[in-house]
Amino acid sequence: MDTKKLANLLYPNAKPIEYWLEKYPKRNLPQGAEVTRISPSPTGYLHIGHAYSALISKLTAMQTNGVFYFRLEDTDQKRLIDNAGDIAYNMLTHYNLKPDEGYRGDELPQIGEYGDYVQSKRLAIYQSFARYLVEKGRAFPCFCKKSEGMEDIEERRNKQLEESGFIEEKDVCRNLTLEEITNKINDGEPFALKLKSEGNPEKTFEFTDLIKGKREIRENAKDVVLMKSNGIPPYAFAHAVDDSLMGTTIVVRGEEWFPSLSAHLEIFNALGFKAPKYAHTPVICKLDESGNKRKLSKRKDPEADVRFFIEAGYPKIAVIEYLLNLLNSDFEIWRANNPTKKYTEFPFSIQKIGSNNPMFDFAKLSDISKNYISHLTAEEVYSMLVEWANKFDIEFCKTLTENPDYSKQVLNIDRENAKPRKDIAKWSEVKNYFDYMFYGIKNYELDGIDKEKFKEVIKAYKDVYNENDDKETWFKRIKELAPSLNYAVDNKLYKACPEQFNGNIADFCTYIRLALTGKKNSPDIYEIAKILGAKEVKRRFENI
RNA sequence: GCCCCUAUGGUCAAGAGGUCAAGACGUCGCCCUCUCACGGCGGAAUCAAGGGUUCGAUUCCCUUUAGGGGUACCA
Repeated sequence: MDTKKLANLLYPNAKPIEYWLEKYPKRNLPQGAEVTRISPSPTGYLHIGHAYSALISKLTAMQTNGVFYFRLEDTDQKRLIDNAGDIAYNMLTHYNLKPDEGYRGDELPQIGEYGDYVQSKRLAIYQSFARYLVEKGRAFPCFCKKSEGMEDIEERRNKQLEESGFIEEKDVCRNLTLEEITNKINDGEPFALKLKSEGNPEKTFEFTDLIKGKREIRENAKDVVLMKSNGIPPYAFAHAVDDSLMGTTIVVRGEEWFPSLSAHLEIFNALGFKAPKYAHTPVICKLDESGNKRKLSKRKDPEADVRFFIEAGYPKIAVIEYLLNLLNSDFEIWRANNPTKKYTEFPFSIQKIGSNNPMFDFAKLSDISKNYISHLTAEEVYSMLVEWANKFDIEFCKTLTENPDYSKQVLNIDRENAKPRKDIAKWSEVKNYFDYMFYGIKNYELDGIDKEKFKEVIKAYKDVYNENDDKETWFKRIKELAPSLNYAVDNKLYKACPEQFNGNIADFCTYIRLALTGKKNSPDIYEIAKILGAKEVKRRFENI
């Protein structure tokens, strides 16, 4: 077959590949610099798994003084969603995963010399390389869908499967003559371009994945689609062309791609490109209702979408550090030894990523988040909280910003201690946690509380409270008052024979706390009373 | 069905041919303490099963089992 003629017939207007090769020369980067990318498809949200691989890619680029770029993979026309690219870019930026290069949403201009960074704008490029493969005799047009109908193909495959348990992937359209093809083209029949595979699945070759290590891989025998009949390439071909032209050195992607790796490698090879290094990452899973582990899915699991964590008000650093913890389990040891350093200083390593699919653990996320928030200043907490509330709880936002000084005082309670409290894991909890400071007491947590004793204690204590007391004096007064109502000040004494007392000093304080906050659990009541002011404190005592 | 990946406590996991099998979260108990929390101390809890190889296997090999993923003109 005259492949030059065929190429001309199929892609008469395609530029020679040299044009693109010249336009996109090799990157001039320092030794060891890695070029990585994030390439989501525009589905209208950013999957936590994307954030996960973006983190790996970004850190790797940062550590090697390389480049981390964004490419939008919008080749699936059926799944296009408005603003999806913007959303993905904004989510990435929100999580400090801002790309150095590439697509930046629909509003901002792209950065970089290797664009366009949106695949649907690169059709001319794909055509050139498609034409090139045809010329080389490594690709052929397939008219099956139109001429036989999808059903025929499926039938054929199922039949083969039943008979031999093996699908012969070599396509029948390989055998079309130039004349037949010419006729079909002239008749306006659409075609898909397929790879003429030369692989033998009986043979294997060695491949080293950055995460999985050395593997034996079967050669590809599938005549995979290079160009769909709508003229757009599917993932595999776009991946090979773009990552080659854009100079990607490490492809970080989910493990679900591993089975198709062999085909991808053959495409790179046919194209005459050296394939990049690959890091196939584990997939984040969850335990579903029936007790099975499964991949986080957008449809069933709200936490698959990173917006879930933004809405809930988990600080972004906490989410990132949680992911980092999943990636390199020694991160938390490092974090414990370096409490004030930025996570970007952590000596992250792709090799140390485990190959087990981790289960998402909210308890762990909360712990990391609580630790993180506990180390913030009141000022920082205030600004992050307001930023969150401004989007997700306007009413609370108004309350907070009405009197910023008061809000900050509240947020500062127990914050400057040597051992700050770790009560708050996400911003959405704060309103409920501090409601008594902003909205008064709506109800008292009285279960297990002896109301008579409660009243009695408060009645006595309200005359003793003096807002001018320093903390020491304040507590001294409590200790003086407690015995008169038969509350033990000495805990050991109390424990020896609790029945002889109404309670101990702890119980006594619980009543005060309850009167002031309505809760049995709150930060330092001395501070709370101080911020509330004598008038309000008195009012709350009177209420009992 | 076929192909690929994975297998250490409830979860995340370190680990090496010989270990009392790290650490963290969670959980339980005790201590500290004005409650809760924080903090401190301690406990319970793991090498999926069966075969090999070996003086010795949780570690290497095989099989089974379980789970995940793929098997698209989706990514």
